[in-house]
Amino acid sequence: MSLEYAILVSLRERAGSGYELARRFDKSIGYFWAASHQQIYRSLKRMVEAGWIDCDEVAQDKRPDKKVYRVSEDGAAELARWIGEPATPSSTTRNDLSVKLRGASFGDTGSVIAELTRHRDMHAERLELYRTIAQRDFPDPAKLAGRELHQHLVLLGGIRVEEAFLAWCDESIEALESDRGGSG
Amino acid sequence: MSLEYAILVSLRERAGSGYELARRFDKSIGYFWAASHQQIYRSLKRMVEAGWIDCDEVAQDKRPDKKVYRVSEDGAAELARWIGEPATPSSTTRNDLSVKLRGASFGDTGSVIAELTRHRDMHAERLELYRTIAQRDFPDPAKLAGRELHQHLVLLGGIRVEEAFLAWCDESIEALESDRGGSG
DNA sequence: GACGGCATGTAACCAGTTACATGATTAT
DNA sequence: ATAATCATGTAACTGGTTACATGCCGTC
Repeated sequence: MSLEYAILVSLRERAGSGYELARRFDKSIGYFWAASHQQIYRSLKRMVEAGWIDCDEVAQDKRPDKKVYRVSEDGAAELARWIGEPATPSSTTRNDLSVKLRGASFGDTGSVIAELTRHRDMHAERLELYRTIAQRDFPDPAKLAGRELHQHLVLLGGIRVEEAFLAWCDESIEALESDRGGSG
Repeated sequence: MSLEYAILVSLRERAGSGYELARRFDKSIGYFWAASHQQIYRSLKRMVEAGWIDCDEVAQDKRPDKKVYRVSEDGAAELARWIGEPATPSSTTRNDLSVKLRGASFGDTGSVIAELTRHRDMHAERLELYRTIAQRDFPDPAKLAGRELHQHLVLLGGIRVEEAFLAWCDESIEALESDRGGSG
């Protein structure tokens, strides 16, 4: 259900169409809450019905018409309420890499090392991306306040977690390799 | 669909009933793949149909009968195949705390700080738990090999990520507080 | 003529959550 | 009595994924 709140945050930052929201969920807010265009269109429909957002149809030159959504007063109040609401006890964890590693002895250790390396590389890329965005958008982090501070902190959270994950991948690959070398 | 593989890993470690699996998914493997008893019973049913596991009905003294499941040859092969299979591009991220922080200026900053503190405390507890388990089950990590090494690495992954997350919570709470003090 | 970007959706399916349901034994 | 533990399930609902569907514009 949080997707609707993520959409509210994004639309309060700037009004936009379903398509534009789908682009934003490919990056930016989407790094912390993934969503496909199908989900977004479905949610927008519900949110209009609930009166959280309003819609203006905008005709465009040489492009299809689009529906621009903006947050209503009710929607803004609902978002503020949700932000203040305590979270559910804990977000449920589902990490298939951990399951694979835990089951490594029931498969092939080499392919688990390969899998760890693949994840390592994907997360290294993600970390690079976060760092690039941070440097581009927030070159002087000490001076930030308000909305920019919040956005920077979110990005920093991504950076901190990716750093830890990467370090762990390296540590694990090394341990698995020396275990294989030492015992096989 | 990975739940079925998590169950295969758990059943290869030790055969057990649906109820016993549900207990294991409250801890141990469940820290990295959450599942309720309803999901587990449904999956077990499918897995028997698929021939991945076999079932023995065991009568017990002063307790209800139970169905003890164990992994078949086909199931073991399927698990090995899955472990070697490259993961889907990236696990989809859904982090409502990040969404709330990003939307902090559309709600009440005080309640976002409270929310961060709540998460901080929950993750500190989780970190303590991981450390306790690590010390109890793997007191001498340098000597580990095979299955125990794998289990320890998974636990270490949890520890590394929780540490990073905690540090970020502290950093963010401090930044939000001085922003509030400095500008309001 | 084929592909990529803009723009909107529907439908079927799969996985996860919540609520409901039963019933014995053991401990407080 | 009441609650906790052992043990198994069904049913309804919600949210997410995959596949399908349409159509215009501009570029290669």
